[in-house]
Amino acid sequence: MARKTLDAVQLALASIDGFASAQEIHARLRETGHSLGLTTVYRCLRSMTGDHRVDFVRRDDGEGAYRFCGTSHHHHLVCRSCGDTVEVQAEAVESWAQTVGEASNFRDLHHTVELTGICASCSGR
Amino acid sequence: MARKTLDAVQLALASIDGFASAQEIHARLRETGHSLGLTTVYRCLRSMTGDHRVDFVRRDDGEGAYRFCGTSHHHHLVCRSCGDTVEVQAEAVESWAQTVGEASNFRDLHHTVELTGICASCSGR
DNA sequence: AACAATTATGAAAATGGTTTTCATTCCTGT
DNA sequence: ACAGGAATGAAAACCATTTTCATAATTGTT
Ligand SMILES: [Zn+2]
Ligand SMILES: [Zn+2]
Ligand SMILES: [Zn+2]
Ligand SMILES: [Zn+2]
Repeated sequence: MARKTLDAVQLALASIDGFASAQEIHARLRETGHSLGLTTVYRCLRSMTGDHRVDFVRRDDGEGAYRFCGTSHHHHLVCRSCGDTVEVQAEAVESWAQTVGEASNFRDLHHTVELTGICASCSGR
Repeated sequence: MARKTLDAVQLALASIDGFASAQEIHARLRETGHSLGLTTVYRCLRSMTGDHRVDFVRRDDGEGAYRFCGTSHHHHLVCRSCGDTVEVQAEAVESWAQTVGEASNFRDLHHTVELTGICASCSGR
C-alpha cells in the first residue's frame, strides 16, 4: 500500500468525529477531492487496525466502524426521539470496565457503551 | 408467530451451550426433526430478543449470535478470539448511567454495555 | 533511457448473513 | 363448512465486505 494512500485515509478518518464506516470514509474522501476506490479504503483500514492505528467496533446492525486512535475516548447519550446527541464523560465506566475485565483474566480490553433516553425538549416539559 | 414455533426455537437454543448463530440454531432444529424455515427462525429470534428472552451479540466477523437467557439485567464480557462469554455484574455502571442521563435531563433511560477482550486461554499464558 | 519485476489499485463479480416479498398453508371464530 | 386473518418459507432482494484479476504505477537493473 502506498503511504500517500494511507495518509489520505488517515486524514479523512481524523476529520470525522467519532466512528465512521468504511463507506462513510470513502464518501468523505471523494468530497475532499481524493478519488480512491472502496476496495483500497477497506485495504487501508484493515492494515491500520492491524497496527492498532485505528479502533474497530461493530455497530448494532453489524456494519463495521473505524476511529482514528488519536481521538479522545468518550461516549454518547442519544435521544431516541429527535436523535440529539450529548457527549458524556465516563470515568466510572472506564475504571469499571478495566477492573471487571482483569478480574476475569481478560487482556486487551475494549468496551462499547451506548446511552439512550428522551431529551428534555422531547419529553414535553 | 405460533407459540409452538417459538417453543421449538427456544428449546433448540437451550440445547446449545453458549451462543449460537441463527443458522446453527436452524441446523439444530433440522437435526431434531423439526422442519422450520430459516426465515421463521430469524423471526422468532428477533421477537425473543425484543422481549429480552434471549441475548444477542455480534461476533467478530459481524455474524449475530443468540443465547437463551434469564430475565435479570446484566452485561457480557466476550472473548474476541474464541467467543467465550462471561456474565458480569455492573452495579457501578447502572448507577452511572442513571446519574449521567439525569444530569442531562433525559428521561426513560436505557443503556447498552458490551465488554470485549482476549481471554486467558486465548492469550496463550 | 529502456526494460523487466514488483507492487498498488479498483471495477466487477462473488460471498454470506440477513431481510423482504408474496403466494400458500394453517388457525380461529362464527 | 366457511371466511378472514395469521403464520410460514422458498426465492429474491439487500448490503457490507472480500476476492478476482486485469491494468496502472513504482522500483530496480542494465
Ligand atoms: Zn469508555
Ligand atoms: Zn446474558
Ligand atoms: Zn478466548
Ligand atoms: Zn446495565
